[in-house]
Amino acid sequence: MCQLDFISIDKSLSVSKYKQIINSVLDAIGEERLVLGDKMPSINEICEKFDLSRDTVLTAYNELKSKGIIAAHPGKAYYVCSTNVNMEQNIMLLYDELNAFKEELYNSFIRTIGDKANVDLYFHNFNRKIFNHLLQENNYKYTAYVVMPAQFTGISSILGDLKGKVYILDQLPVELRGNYPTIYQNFEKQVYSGLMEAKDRIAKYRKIISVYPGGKEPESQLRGFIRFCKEVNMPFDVINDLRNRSVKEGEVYLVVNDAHLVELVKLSRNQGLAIGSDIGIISLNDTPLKEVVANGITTISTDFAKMGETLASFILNKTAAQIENPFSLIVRDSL
Amino acid sequence: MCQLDFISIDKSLSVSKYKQIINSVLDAIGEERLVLGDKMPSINEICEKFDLSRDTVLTAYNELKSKGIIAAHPGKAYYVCSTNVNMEQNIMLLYDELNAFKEELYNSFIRTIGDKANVDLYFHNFNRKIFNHLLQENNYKYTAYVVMPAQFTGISSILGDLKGKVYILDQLPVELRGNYPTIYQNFEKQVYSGLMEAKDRIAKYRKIISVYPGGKEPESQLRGFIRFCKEVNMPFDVINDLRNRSVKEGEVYLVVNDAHLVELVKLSRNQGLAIGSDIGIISLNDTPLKEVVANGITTISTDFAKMGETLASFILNKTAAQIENPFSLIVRDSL
DNA sequence: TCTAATTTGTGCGTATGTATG
DNA sequence: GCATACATACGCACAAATTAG
Repeated sequence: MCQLDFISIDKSLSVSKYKQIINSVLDAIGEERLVLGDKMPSINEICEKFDLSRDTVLTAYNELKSKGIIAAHPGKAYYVCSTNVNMEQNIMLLYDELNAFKEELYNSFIRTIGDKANVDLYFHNFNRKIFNHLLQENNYKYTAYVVMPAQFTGISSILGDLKGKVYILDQLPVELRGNYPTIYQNFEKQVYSGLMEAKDRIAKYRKIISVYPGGKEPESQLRGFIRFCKEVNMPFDVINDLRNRSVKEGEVYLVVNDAHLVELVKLSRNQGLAIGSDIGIISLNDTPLKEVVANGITTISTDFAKMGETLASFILNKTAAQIENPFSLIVRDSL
Repeated sequence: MCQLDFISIDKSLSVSKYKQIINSVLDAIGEERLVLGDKMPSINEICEKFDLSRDTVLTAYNELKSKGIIAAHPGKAYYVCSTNVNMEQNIMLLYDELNAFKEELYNSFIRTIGDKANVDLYFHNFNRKIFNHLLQENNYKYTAYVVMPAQFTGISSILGDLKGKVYILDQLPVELRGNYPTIYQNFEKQVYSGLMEAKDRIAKYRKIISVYPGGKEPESQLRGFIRFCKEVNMPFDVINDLRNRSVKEGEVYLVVNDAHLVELVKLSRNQGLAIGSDIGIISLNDTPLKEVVANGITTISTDFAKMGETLASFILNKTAAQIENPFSLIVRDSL
């Protein structure tokens, strides 16, 4: 007699039964519930327990045998003879939207994971319906689900269906805290610490203004901003956009959105204000081009390349941690 | 055995039989009598019960498959894999790589096509194997296939399998000319005309240099560059990268790659050369940030937003034309 | 050595989707 | 719309190898 409980069969699924057996075995080996030399349950045991044909089980065992995972000892049993299961991964990346700094994140992830996985990219564009739809439709189709949950609430039930395969990226809603492997940005800390680190340079200016459109961007960025302003006792303002605005000497801006960055640089030039002395600019999310925008834009940014690498290593090594992605202040001439 | 009663066929009706099947299925999904993951009745069951040819049922199932509603599992059955019945189209976008100027192309496409289509995005990253694999694996699963063939050769046979559903984007290889609806860039003309239009400003400089890494970028860009140089009788050079290079006064650069653009601006600054007077820069492919890089980078660029819109209208209106996407020279202070 | 029970292994049949005249 | 050949999924019956008694 032998343990059977690592095998689960759902006949209503579209996945063929013999493949469900194979996957059960590979998963069990991956989780070390089956180890080298273990005796496998006999074909008869399995087909009786799960009401399957012997051939169905045999097909599964044959494929495992041809992969070198188990060896048959006719008249005795099958035994685990290799735990070298480099299961080919099939990964669903569900991003919020496509924008310039996703380039580095995506490409570093692909580079690190190499040919060890097939990766499909989807976007929910901050549309909750699309988010639900995509996850439901692709249930069971991937070995890992990497999700940017943005600021959605009430998604734990959907993600629960994919248990053990979900990775959270970028924003970490409170309700998901502690439940999934996560690589998140601590937006409040990032903005607060970044500004704090640049305190001396910011002190050149009279007033600090955050251009915060709201909606897509995490509110905690705003909290970090306001915490900084109050702590250093500096006059501040929060505005939604730059329409009809005239920038004034002595103002320093924190912009979260690249379209606003472009507008701001143009406004400053039109009004003959020198960036980095008359007015200051700090931009969130670094991209290569920002090093040479104007005379260089000071940025507070998470390390997107690192984030992609960590994500890949999480998936490859089945790491279950929740880690904060490193960020830094990159001082350039705009401040 | 499976429920068949959601299908109704009336041979006396003017509606074709296969469309009656499709409508029955769509209605059943709309009324939630069929839900995600449900097993569909087999082709044999339907054609026996309703005295139809296998082909009739197959035609219906194929159309449902291309709309992404059902998925085939050979040897088992068809299964409901999406309940999104309102989508007219189910589109596969196969891009070469993810980079900053794909943002505008993708987003303008999504914006124009609106909620009339489901759009899935894939990248082949200039890897021919992945390209083939993705197209073969998704054969018959979409109503339209939008492909960036880069510089691949010998792909007409693969695309032929998807006949009537293929759209070519960006680069148009010679072998595909005339066979598929296409929105392409005329790279040679673009570079040649763009430079020609900027002739007077370029004349300020002594020598023109193209930084052309090769591989990914279409060679016709280089042809356009050389044609211009010879026609205006200007000394020119083609280099692969900027490593160990010292830029000299009187040089004007044509850069196709944004990483090189960043390097070039930094090199110029390090050597104390004023961009736009001491040395000139022309960059291919405009992005919003380039308006404010240095004091504005002159670009020659196709209109990516327009390209996305045209693509959407091609698919929605089943246009079969081959059109050149408009491009323009945008003169800024770097020249 | 024989027998019964349990093991793995093989041949054949049926149903399903797929591809091609 | 019909006929045929083919790959996949699943099942039944029977043969061959091992073990316990």
